Amino acid sequence: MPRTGPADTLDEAPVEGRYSFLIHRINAHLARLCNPMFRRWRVDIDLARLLAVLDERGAMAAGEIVRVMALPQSTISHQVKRLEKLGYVRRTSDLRDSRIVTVTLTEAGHGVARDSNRLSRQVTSILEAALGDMDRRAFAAALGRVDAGLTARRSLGDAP
Amino acid sequence: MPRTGPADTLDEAPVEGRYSFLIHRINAHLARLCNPMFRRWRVDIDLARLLAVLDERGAMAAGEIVRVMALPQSTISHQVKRLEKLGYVRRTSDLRDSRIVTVTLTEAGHGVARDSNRLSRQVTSILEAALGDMDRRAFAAALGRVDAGLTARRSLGDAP
DNA sequence: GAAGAATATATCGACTTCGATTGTTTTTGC
DNA sequence: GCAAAAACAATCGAAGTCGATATATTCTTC
Repeated sequence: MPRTGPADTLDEAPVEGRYSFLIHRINAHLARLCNPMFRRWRVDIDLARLLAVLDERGAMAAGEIVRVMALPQSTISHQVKRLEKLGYVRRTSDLRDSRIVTVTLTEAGHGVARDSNRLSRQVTSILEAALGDMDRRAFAAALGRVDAGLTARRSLGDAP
Repeated sequence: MPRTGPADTLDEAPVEGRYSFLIHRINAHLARLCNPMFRRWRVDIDLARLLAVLDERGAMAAGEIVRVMALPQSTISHQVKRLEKLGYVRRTSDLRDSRIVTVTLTEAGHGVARDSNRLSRQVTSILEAALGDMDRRAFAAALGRVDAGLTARRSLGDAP
């Protein structure tokens, strides 16, 4: 079997142990585990997250959703439209500023948000079990700081 | 402005503070920051990660890649084919077991893996700066445990 | 108050993802 | 050895993503 040697760079940590790679894998596993369950409501893990956010914060402007979900604006636009077609949200245009589209959960959307949330909690409990003795609050705080650090960046080259 | 109240559930942490949501946002920010830079090589952050893994571990069976990247098999199949079309990998079928396709980096692929890796390190340094005083090794270890906990699960309902 | 800049969202087109299925090849059980 | 089962990867079709651009509205500045 033609197994070539490892990379001949000298100084770096193995790819699979890096934060970014671990984050990728965790996210992929979450999708793998959650999507089959969410499909009963015709949503995937991203839409379920969006519903959960709407359930928690109430009506949101589309642009607000873009910032919270950190996905491209065009993606969010499509996702909201999809949720509208599924009957889970309503889109109304703001009275003061007619550019703004306000997204509101319908009753059906409220229900799906709750039910899928209940499933999500099973996942959370797996995560917490895996964390074991480490301080969970510290872990969440660290994730929050990493998130904040990345949120602040417009591009890779700008000021810290 | 029709802002409805927050969800009337009682016991749960805010969505945006949950591990799973933070992981999602971090991943999305990484894509947002890295993809524009990776586009020079006609790859995205996922393909760059795959190249980095191949660079580090040498030739891999396609199925091995599926396990490491934790993405659906059909997605990996397409990604490998795309990398082949870009001239970054070669696909050869295993001599002992002809079902298996072995994926090997070409010279060009090796180059891209290195160059994109160099960019990735800028991102890593942002992450480390954000982590600040918290023990980075502990954070990576926690991520690793979470990953391992999820990897072990075939579905949401199986044994712990 | 008109012109231009900025903001907010939708849409377009090319490409990507993903679940299901199919086609092989190897392994297992008898 | 042979049939059934399992393992591996490719493909198909439907749907989703994303960057670029278009369109519409509001803000700014003179």
